[in-house]
Amino acid sequence: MSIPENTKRRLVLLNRLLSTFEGKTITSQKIEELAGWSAAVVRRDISLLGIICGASNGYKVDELKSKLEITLNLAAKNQKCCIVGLGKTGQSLLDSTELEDSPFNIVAGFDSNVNRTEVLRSVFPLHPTTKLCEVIMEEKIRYAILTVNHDEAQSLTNTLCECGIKGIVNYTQCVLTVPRNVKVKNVSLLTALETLCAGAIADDC
Amino acid sequence: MSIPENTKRRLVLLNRLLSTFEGKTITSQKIEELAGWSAAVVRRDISLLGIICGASNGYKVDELKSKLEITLNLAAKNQKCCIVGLGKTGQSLLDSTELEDSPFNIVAGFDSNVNRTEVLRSVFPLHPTTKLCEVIMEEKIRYAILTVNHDEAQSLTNTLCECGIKGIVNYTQCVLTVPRNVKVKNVSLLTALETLCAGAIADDC
DNA sequence: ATTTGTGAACAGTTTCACAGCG
DNA sequence: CGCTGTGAAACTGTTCACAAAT
Repeated sequence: MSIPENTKRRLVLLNRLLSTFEGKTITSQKIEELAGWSAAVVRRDISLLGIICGASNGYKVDELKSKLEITLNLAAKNQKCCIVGLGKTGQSLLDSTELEDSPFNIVAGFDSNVNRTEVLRSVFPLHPTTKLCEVIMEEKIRYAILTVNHDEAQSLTNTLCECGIKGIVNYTQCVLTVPRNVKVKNVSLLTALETLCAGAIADDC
Repeated sequence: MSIPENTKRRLVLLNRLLSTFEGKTITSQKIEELAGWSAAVVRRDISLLGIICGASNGYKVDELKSKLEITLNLAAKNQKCCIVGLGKTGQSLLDSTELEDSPFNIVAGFDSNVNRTEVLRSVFPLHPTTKLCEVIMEEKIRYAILTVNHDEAQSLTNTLCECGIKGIVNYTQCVLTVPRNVKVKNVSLLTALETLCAGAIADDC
C-alpha cells in the first residue's frame, strides 16, 4: 500500500518533531497540540506505516522514528547534493552547518562566473557550470540547490534534468519546467510570502 | 464559493508563470507543458476564479492575471514583513532585491545579539528582539521571516503570535507550534531536501 | 477546428465513532 | 480508563468527456 502525498509531507515533519522526544512515548493528542494536525489524521498517518507501536499508551517514539526514517528514505546516508549558483544565496550555503548530521551532503558548487568558482573557498570543490553534467554524473549527485539568476534558471534546469538529477530545491522565482521524473520544491522567499498571503498553506510543508 | 488550498497554491505559481506572457493569450494545454499540472486541473482552477476570460481561443493573460492578483490578495501593496534573526541566513536577506516590485516590503530586522543590530547596516532599522512586539504592533507588520537558531525558534514564535503576526516563513528546522490563526510556511533547506527525498512534493508549492 | 467551462464519475483524504488492547 | 487502530461516512479534489463558443 503506497503512502499518500499529504501523509508523506506530514511524516517528514513528524520525524523532525520526534527528535525532541527520543526514548519517550507520545500520544496523537500531544502531536496535535504541537503540529496542528488533528489526532485522527496523526493516527491514520502512522497506521499507514504498517507498524503497531502505540497500543493504548501512546507511541513509542524510538520505534516510530526508525520506521519513519526507513519509509521516508532518510535512512540512506550521504545522499549527494550540489549548489548551482554562487551569488549571495548560494554563498550563504557554502559553509552552512544546516546539513550536518543529515543524510544529505553537498559535494560540489557551480557558477557560470569563473571568477567566483576560483575566488570563493569551501570544503567541497567549485566548478564552472560548463562542467555541470560531467561532475553530476561522475559523482552521482541526486539533488540540486538552484540559486542562480532568473535568466539562467530554466536553461540550467534543463541541463540538470538531462544529467539525471532527481530533485531541485528552487530558490529562484521561476516556475521551472521539468520532466515528470524530476521533482521541484519551490522555496523562494517571494513564493513563500505569496503563498502565506493567499492563505494557501498545506498543513505541512 | 471558496477556493481550495491546492488550487490556491497552484494559482500563486500560475500568476508567476503568466508574467512571461503579458499581452498574449495562453491555452490550458500550454500551461500543462510549462507547469506540469494537467490541462483539466488548470481549467478547473481558473474557472474557480469566477471569470470567463478564455472562450475558445485560450485565456487572455492580462485579464486572468489581474483577477489572480485580486483573488490571491497580491493586489494590496506594501504588506509589511520583518526578519527575525540576523545570522548568516538573515544577513543574506538584508540587501536582497528579491522583494523589489512585489507587494511585500521588509521594514525591520531583529536579533537578540545587540552587537549585530548595531554593527550591521541595512535600508530598514534593526532592533534587539526585546523590541519585537513593540515594533511589530506599531508598524503593523504582517509577516515574519524566521532565521534564528534552533533554540530560540519556538520562544520567538510565541512572541510573534502574541503580537498578531499573520504568517511566518520558517527557515529553521523546527516544527513550530502556532495558534490556528497563524500560518507557517517551512522553507529550510533540510526540510526541502527531506521532502524531495521522501517523494512528498505537492504539484505546486 | 480548437479550446474553454462544467456536470458527472471517480479517486483521494479527513473525520467520525467505537471496538479492542494494555 | 485512556489511547490506538480502523471500518464506514463525509468531504475534497481530480479526471473524463462533451456541449458551447468563436
